[in-house]
Amino acid sequence: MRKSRQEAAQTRQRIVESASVEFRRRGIAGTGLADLMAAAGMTHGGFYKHFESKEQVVEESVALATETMLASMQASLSAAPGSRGLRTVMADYLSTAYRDDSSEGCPFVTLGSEMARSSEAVREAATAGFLQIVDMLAGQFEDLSPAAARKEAMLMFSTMIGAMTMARVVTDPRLSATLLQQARKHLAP
Amino acid sequence: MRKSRQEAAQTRQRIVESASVEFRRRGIAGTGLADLMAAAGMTHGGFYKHFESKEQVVEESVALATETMLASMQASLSAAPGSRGLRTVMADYLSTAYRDDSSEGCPFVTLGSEMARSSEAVREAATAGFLQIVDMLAGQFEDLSPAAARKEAMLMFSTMIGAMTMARVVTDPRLSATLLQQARKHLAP
DNA sequence: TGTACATCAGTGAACGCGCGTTCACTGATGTAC
DNA sequence: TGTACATCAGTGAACGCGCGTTCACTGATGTAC
Repeated sequence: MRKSRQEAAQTRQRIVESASVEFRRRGIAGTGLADLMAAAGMTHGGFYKHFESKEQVVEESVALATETMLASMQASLSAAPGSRGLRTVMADYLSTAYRDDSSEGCPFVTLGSEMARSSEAVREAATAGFLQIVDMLAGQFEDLSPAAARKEAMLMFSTMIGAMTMARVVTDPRLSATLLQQARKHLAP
Repeated sequence: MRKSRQEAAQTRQRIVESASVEFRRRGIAGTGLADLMAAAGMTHGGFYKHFESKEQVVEESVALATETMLASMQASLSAAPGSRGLRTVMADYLSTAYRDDSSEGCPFVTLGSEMARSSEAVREAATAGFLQIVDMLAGQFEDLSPAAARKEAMLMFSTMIGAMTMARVVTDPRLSATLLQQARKHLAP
């Protein structure tokens, strides 16, 4: 039974949204198209009415995940710009709550090692998202030149990603909390 | 045709060694037991004469990978201890050569997001390896208390892992090099 | 505006394939006497 | 030390299963007149 164009566009959007969550939860290789479509409330046969391949939905899911993270950080920063806003962003990102959030985690943490082995298109989506976030963070370093601020922001975000990655790998809860705390102390003193 | 105990032990060791390389190259989910055994020069049927499951060889491969990295860093540090040794470690780790080394890469970078979703046993092997490296790095901060040195080393290693993860994801070679360079400048000035 | 036909979103079954795991078999190694 | 037998490392085929992808089909939507 054919759906209207508007309904079809909404369906497509819904697939990307739930794919973005599922991939971050179970990994790219760990999420099948049937899982994906079931999460969007459909059977898997219709997938190819919206996408050319699994790789294409991965690409769009990564783009959506970075946009979501950008928007959330943006919200914190516009509520309190400059170093106060940065402290809020650090406190939110480098928290045990964010570490344990299985649906909205940072895609560079949840998919980092898989993305490094992914197609050029996926890696380009990740690169674009990374740069948008870096530039937004860089905008908060008011007393640095744009170039220096960008480099500082890259270093900051790298540290956040590394600390969160290890906080999720490590089995000892105290060690995990210490990893986050150390990064937070260092980046938002 | 049965092999001697010594030969069998060597075979087992060889499987773990090549598994440790293959998992880091293609990911855990991306490496099949047949690939693994072929890389060790055997057919896949014999796998279960040495291991109970794929998970077990993953666990031992992760342990071996962290031991290899530990030994390599140890070598740099005993050649020139203290801050000079640390600078060598940083220069080696945060280099484009290490980024592009497909066989001996840092397991926290190549498998980070997959390990976060792995079994307790795999995560425990990773945790033990992480702590060994952290403690070794901490030993070079001669003017800090042991507790402070350990926290400093955790932060340092987190930054290394995050910078290398993003250096491998990003498609722009200049951006990738800048990520490594920034971390290196910050950690080994 | 109404009618006839073409389009196509979504279903559900099927495709070939590679996965992790199991198994019968082989023949050299290890053990018991 | 020599002999007879048990063990078991490694081979190669097979198992059921889930994967990404394809396809015939349905019937509501979209289009042409």
